Amino acid sequence: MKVATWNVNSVRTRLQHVTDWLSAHEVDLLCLQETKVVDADFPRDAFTELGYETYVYGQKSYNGVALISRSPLEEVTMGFAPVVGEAIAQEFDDQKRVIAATLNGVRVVDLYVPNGSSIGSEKYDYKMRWFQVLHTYLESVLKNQSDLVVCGDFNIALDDRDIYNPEGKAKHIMSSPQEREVLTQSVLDLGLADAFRKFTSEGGYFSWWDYRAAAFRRNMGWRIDHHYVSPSVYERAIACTIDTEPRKLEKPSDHTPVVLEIRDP
DNA sequence: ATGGCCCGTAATACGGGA
Repeated sequence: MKVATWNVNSVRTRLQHVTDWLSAHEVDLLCLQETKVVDADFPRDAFTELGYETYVYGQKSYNGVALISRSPLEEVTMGFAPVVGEAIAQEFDDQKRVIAATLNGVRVVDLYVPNGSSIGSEKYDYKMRWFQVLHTYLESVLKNQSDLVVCGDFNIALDDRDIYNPEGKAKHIMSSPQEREVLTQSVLDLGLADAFRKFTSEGGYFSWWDYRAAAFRRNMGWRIDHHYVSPSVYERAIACTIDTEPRKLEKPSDHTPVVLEIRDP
């Protein structure tokens, strides 16, 4: 089974790119981030026509996540609240950044991690606190689910191989030691591993390039879109690849899809 | 060295992204 993640930076603006890509690749599950549309206006029909089921958790203008699936999903949950409770989730579920579901026995959590703006800012503080809630959420999920994929736009490059030019980036948003630490503590320390690194150890592979400064042409990118998987899924993983083709199109998203392939158990 | 572009909303600017 193939589980893809793609921050599309507006699903309505990128609709043709996404449907073309799905037609060509036929993944089992596509996890979208930054759909930027309320649920009532989500372009469901385009996916229905391709034979995909659509599950959305959106908001006006900002954020928004969605699951696009070949077959119906089980136990779809929106936000942190169903897992950590309203009291803890309240402050964070205003922003639609979390949707989860089960497919073929694998729990898949689709995340759009807060960007954080700049180190020390209010939004940065929000990002750090958001990870504490994520930790609580994933810890709870793992209590009754051994097959887990946590994928999405993490807005953090885990190590220096994941940045085109890491020098001087310690104070840069997405690559500070504090952000790497909170990602490690909240996700990796639960026993989840970056599936991409099972197959590729060298640097220079990226999933996001700034729109400015011809960053894509110059391959000045970052690998910030990841699949963190439990040991059982890590063992079953047979490929994890970044498809740079959609980033070459006219009016692309600044992110490109990453595809995890898992063999049957 | 700096900043550079693109999104939606609303409006012909601005907040936000990363």
